[in-house]
Amino acid sequence: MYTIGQVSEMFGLPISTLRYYDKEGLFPTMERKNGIRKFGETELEALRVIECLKASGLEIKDIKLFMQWCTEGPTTYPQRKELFERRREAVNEEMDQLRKTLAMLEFKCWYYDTAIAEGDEDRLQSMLPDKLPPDMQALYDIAHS
Amino acid sequence: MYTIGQVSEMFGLPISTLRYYDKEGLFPTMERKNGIRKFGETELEALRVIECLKASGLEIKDIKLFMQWCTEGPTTYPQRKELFERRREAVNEEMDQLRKTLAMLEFKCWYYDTAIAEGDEDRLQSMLPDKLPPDMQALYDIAHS
DNA sequence: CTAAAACATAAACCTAACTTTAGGTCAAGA
DNA sequence: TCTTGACCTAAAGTTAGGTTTATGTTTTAG
Repeated sequence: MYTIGQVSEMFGLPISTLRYYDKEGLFPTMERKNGIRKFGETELEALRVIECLKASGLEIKDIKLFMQWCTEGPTTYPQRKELFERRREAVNEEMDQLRKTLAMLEFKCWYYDTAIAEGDEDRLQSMLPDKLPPDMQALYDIAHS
Repeated sequence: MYTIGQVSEMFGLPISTLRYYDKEGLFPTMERKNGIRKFGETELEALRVIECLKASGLEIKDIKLFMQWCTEGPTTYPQRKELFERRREAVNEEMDQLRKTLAMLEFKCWYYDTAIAEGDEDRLQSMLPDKLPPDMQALYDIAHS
């Protein structure tokens, strides 16, 4: 069993954040002794899942719902599995979006590289997509799709 | 030249958002006629860049700075290029993070699939990393790295 | 036993990025 | 002429996800 300060160290999270998560119902079965929180293995695994679900874009109130399901035993396995599948889809979509963003950024890096090398603004300003080098045209197409 | 309503349609952005961007200084050279905003090609390209930089995680106040640089001509090419390079690095790091998140999500999907199929909570609860199937162990390792 | 460190709560505060509201201008069509 | 629709501003409101503050209690080290 760990204190809030120890868990704060272990996860690199402020104590205030752990208390906030608790207040929001993210540790529904956490025990206390004289009012003092006792983090067990259940809460540590909960925190790992919280970080994952947060990184996937899930809101705190929906993470709370998931944690409730975890207290209800195997009957909620299907809901839990579906939640993770929807999160997986959401993350895949976000990665697609980031790939487009990356294409745009790489195109812009190339653009300014060329502009700096040529020291000529006007020629670049009027550059048309079909006059780009093939690899840059590919990036341009991804970025503008 | 387009009105704010037309641009709102074209980009799928609320009019209020476009006005907000303007107020924050994201269209430093936009013209007006009788107080009415006139969006030109410069502003449309600005909006494409804004969407890209926002998707890369840049804050509005920093996007404003970039737009200022754009009004200052070729002397700011180096700053602009460096900004895009830092954004590229940030996006690459975010994609790495998302790959780990995805590994965790896929592991959890598999976990619940197996749990539902076996209908046995306790056997899974005590599952150790080195007893997982090889492909799941790989996911587990990525997710917990 | 006592002092400091670590814990606790409730409630106010914070920030970013918008959105809504209230009130006003202006151009075009019936 | 009137009224409708699209535009304008300033300022207040909203939301998520915390953080800070003020105050009080418990644990721990000497």
